[in-house]
Amino acid sequence: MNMVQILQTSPLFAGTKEDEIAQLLCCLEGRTSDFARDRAIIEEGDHTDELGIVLKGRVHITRHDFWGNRSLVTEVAVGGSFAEALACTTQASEVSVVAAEQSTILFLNIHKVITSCARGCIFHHTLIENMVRLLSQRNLDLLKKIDHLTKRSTRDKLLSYLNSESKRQQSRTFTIPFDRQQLADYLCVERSAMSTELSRMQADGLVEYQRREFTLHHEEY
Amino acid sequence: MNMVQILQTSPLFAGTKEDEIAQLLCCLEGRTSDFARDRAIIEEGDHTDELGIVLKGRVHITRHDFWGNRSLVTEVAVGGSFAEALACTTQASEVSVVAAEQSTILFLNIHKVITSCARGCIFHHTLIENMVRLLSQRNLDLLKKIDHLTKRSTRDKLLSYLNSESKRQQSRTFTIPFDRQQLADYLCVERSAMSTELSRMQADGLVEYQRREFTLHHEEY
DNA sequence: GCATATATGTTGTTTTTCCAACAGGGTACA
DNA sequence: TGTACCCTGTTGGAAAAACAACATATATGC
Repeated sequence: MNMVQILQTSPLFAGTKEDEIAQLLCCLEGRTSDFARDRAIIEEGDHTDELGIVLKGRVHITRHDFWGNRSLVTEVAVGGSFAEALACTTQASEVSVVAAEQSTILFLNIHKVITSCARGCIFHHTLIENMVRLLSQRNLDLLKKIDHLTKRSTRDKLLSYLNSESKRQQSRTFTIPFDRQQLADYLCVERSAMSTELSRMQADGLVEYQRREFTLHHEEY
Repeated sequence: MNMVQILQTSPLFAGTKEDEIAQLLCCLEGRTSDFARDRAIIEEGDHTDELGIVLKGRVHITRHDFWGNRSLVTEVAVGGSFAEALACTTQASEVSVVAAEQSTILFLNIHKVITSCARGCIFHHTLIENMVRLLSQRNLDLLKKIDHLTKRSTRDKLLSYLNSESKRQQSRTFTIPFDRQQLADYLCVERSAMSTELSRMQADGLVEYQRREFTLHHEEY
């Protein structure tokens, strides 16, 4: 897939045709950059006025506390974007963005995105509307994550996450994008305790799994 | 304070003058409505295309799980808004909005907010930009909340919350908007365990408190 | 003031999670 | 093929949180 095709799948450019995207990209003056696995794209404390769109690979939004505990806020796959909210404010970032694998990122200046360009490019209005929709969606996603974290027990956190993942992939059998440590970081629990709980859940017939492949057996909730 | 003055303090109308707001309100065709304490403004499963702005009182964004466990996502005070993200999508709400006390709410149709009006009202563009900023800020707020929930122990959750509240009110001594049960619901911990931990923290000299009044003694982090 | 209701704090017990250490399986690569 | 490394699962003991029950304090209404 070339850049324009990827961008067509991106929420920010939803509803724009190929040639319109090309035209827009001129106005937006984006830049692309490659990152090796584990390389930081944005570090905690940084500020930026660019949002990023993943053209290749995938990135993790992470935090580290004083004691080095890592927490994985979310993963962004190809076509997804990050730092939109950060770029809209003047604050320093409280999270870092790390390439989870070899990745290519397109950076767009936020002001160019949300301000109509001098040339009066007619697709710009769509872009702003998409921006509102994108932020709204990100908002609901974060609410979803809060929903998982709200659960008091490791089992309920796992069920909450696995259910949402099952729903997202529209199948009872699905593959998660995290290894065990990352999943634990995402759900903010301890890895080995989580493994133990997964075993118990499998013994209870709630779920079957093998590495990253899961099948949910219980009713939705 | 009259409505226009309150709206001037609202992020959505930031940077617009009194007479401009009056003009905008005509275009937006808002409606106001009163809610008694504990009355639901939006219920889980509802959809709406209106965002709400609190003119009087305050509202709580809450969730209930299967077993009736309540969790308090966030509080919105006078001038604050809610349901912006919900109104921008077609999804059903996963949270409910409840009046924490006798409240007056101004409802605005989201489409009228983010679509330029027929009359070509020049302040409309500011409104859209404010909408982007508002969503971004809400985004960062949710990230902040995730930050609290990420902490593994009750003590760390409390410190994380109290620090952010102290910072927000720009003073080591401050009043929190929650009673103990609400605070526990907000931090997703058990009330009595939280009380016990607060006592320990006071004994350790980290914090002094009496009901809703807190004074932090330790260094920031 | 008194009775009642509500909010907060305390204590002891049970359950869950955390932690550390290790074991087994898979994979990469010399 | 064998070795080293990483990922996953397991175990037992330590720590923390949840829970239940009660004690104390504060607020509310009569």
